[in-house]
Amino acid sequence: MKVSKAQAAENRQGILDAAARLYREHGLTGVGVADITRDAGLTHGGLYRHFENKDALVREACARAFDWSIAPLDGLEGGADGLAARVAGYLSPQHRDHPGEGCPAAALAVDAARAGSDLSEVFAQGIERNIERFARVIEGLEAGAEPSPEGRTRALQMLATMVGGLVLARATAAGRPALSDQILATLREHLLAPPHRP
Amino acid sequence: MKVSKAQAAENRQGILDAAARLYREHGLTGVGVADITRDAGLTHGGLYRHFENKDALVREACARAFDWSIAPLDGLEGGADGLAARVAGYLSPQHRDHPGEGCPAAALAVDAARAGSDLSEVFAQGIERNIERFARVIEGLEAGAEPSPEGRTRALQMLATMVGGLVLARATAAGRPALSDQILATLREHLLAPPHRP
DNA sequence: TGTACATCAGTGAACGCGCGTTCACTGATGTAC
DNA sequence: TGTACATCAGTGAACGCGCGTTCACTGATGTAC
Repeated sequence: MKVSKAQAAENRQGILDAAARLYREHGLTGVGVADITRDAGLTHGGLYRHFENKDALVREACARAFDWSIAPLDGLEGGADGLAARVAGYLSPQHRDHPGEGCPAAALAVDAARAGSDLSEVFAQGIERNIERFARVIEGLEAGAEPSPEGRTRALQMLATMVGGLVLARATAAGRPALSDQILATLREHLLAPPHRP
Repeated sequence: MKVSKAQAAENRQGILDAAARLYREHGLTGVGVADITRDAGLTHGGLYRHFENKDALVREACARAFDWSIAPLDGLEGGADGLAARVAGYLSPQHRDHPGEGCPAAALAVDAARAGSDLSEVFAQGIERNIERFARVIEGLEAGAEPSPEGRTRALQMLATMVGGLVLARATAAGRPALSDQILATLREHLLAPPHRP
């Protein structure tokens, strides 16, 4: 049966919510479109009224996941405390154990590298925005300002270490929890200790 | 038809070679057992004379990939030049573009995190060995020596940054090659510039 | 404001396809005598 | 050393299953009058 336009738009968002979460949890090839629509409270047939095919759904879901993961950086441009809390939260056991609500780069970048260039473009945009936003927070600039090359370099270093650390912590979590915890704790201390490179 | 024991052992190695390469290229869920045996010059039916099931093949192939990726660190314990070359090679466009012969952690750690604890144990062991070996090289210790906590911390930082950088570079390579190259170049400079933390 | 009807979001059965795994069979190997 | 035969690595057809996608159908929505 047909539903109202408002309900249809809500259902579409529900599908994207479910997709963004389930793809981060199980990978792009680890969850089917039927799982996603079922999670959103619908059946699989109607999916194609909203998305051309699975690839289009994946692209929109990833873009949405990046939007969500970048939004918390809003308002942090002022102080270093917000940055420290953000880094500690990123390298926390909670983030490690709940990829569905976490960083899309750490959860899906490898999958994106194996997919086509369309998805790679989505990731490039999300990662680029993350670098710029992070660089501004590090340098204490306001929202629209252009970060310096040094700030950008420092942001890239931090992001790479955070993503790599989270990936390694997740891979070892089930087999050797102590090593996984140590990876997170060590990198947390390292990234938070020096406010700037000497 | 039956083949000689030597030939059978050779075939088994050929399957592992193909699996280690194809899994790193396409992911654990992106390539089937028939693709692997075909690549090794065999048919899929005989696979189960060598491995209990796909999971067992995956575990052995990953362990083998870690062995290969750690072996080049042998003999580097002496000087810092070897370490620098290794880091530069790791963060090179060549490594980015050829995951099949590259680091299993960067290529498969996310897949391993989604699999069972058996595979996580394989990765934990491989990653732990990498950390120790790297720490020894950094500190200039001989093969059997125990690295200091500081050396271990520094090794973990470097490995996390390298893995994260390679993952980000691969995700952006198809969509924005310039960004991908910049990620590699920036991290290469950062990791090679300071021989030790002040 | 009421009525008639075209639209279309959502349903659920069906499709072709590729997956991991099984199994009867083949025939060279390697052992027992 | 020769011969007879059990072993078993490898083959290829077949299986059940879940996937992405299609499609005839339903019926509430929203528009035209």
